[in-house]
Amino acid sequence: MKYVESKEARYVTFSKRKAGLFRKAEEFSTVTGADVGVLFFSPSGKPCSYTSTSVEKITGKFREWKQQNTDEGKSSVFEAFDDLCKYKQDENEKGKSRELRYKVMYPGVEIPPDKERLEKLVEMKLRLDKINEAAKNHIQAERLKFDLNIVPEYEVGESSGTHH
Amino acid sequence: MKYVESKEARYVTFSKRKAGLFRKAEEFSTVTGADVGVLFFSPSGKPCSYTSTSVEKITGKFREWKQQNTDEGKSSVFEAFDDLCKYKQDENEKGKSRELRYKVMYPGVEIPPDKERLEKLVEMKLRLDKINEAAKNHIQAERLKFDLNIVPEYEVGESSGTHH
DNA sequence: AACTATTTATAAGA
DNA sequence: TTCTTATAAATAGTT
Repeated sequence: MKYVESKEARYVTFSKRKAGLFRKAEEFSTVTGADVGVLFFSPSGKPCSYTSTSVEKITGKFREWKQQNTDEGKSSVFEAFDDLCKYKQDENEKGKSRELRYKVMYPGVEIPPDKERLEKLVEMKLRLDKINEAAKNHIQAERLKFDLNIVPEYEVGESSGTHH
Repeated sequence: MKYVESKEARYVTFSKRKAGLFRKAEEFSTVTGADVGVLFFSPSGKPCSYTSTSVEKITGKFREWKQQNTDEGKSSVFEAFDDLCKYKQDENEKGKSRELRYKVMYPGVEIPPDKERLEKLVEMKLRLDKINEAAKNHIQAERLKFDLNIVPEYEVGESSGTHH
């Protein structure tokens, strides 16, 4: 099996096999009861997906699992929090907070998009994700049980991952 | 096609169809050149995936794309964040931070459970959850609306995404 | 795990 | 894109 060089033929193959792949995923979900996600980007860069529930549930569960199984996720919530506090202080000192707040509180008012600032927000969000995860792990460490929504069904463990 | 009730039969089906699904995904990637990810959790709760590149690349790309194309929620992450900053400051002033940090950093060392402090942690976690949600919404609010279900793949309009 | 009867997927052509 | 069809592949049931 090989990459279809001809653009026209490849488009046809893409459509046919996309349908086939999604169908297989749906059947898999139906028959086994698993939440399945199939994600890819089309050659023109547009996201395509089949998910038996939601994209967020699938990808989020994966992220969650990864963080729980990484040392990173076990770091002190307080350290991470201090880090974020410092980060925000820096942002304040740079005098950007005011404008950002304005944009948040008055989303309708026209302020031209600012790529740099959006990136800061995304970074902040990612930091918050980490802290959140660390907090969760920490609370767990305190022996408070959180339902992580990963419930074993079969006794036999499934070895995971066919990555390339 | 229906959920296989018998546990034994379902496990066999799971294995067979998992192989089939991954194979289809790989073929799809090979033939069309797309980066494909198939994600799900096995019945024993372990993540399974086939990805033509890496899980992070696939899921991250999706998250990234969504963040850049959504317009939902308009709450202020900064207000919530200030709130939590104040909360933590209070905690510091009460001189509890040191002991808490100790517990975090040396979880094995015996410090008797402290109900009050655990409650504080839980509260902090809940606040973080809220901020996290606000941050997500805010980032989304910075960009235009989209529906992950309806996206053209190739230049000429085709609908993609089959969500349930 | 292996076999096989049957169903299903799909490539090529229109 | 959809339809047809010959061929190849997937798989449910069985051993």
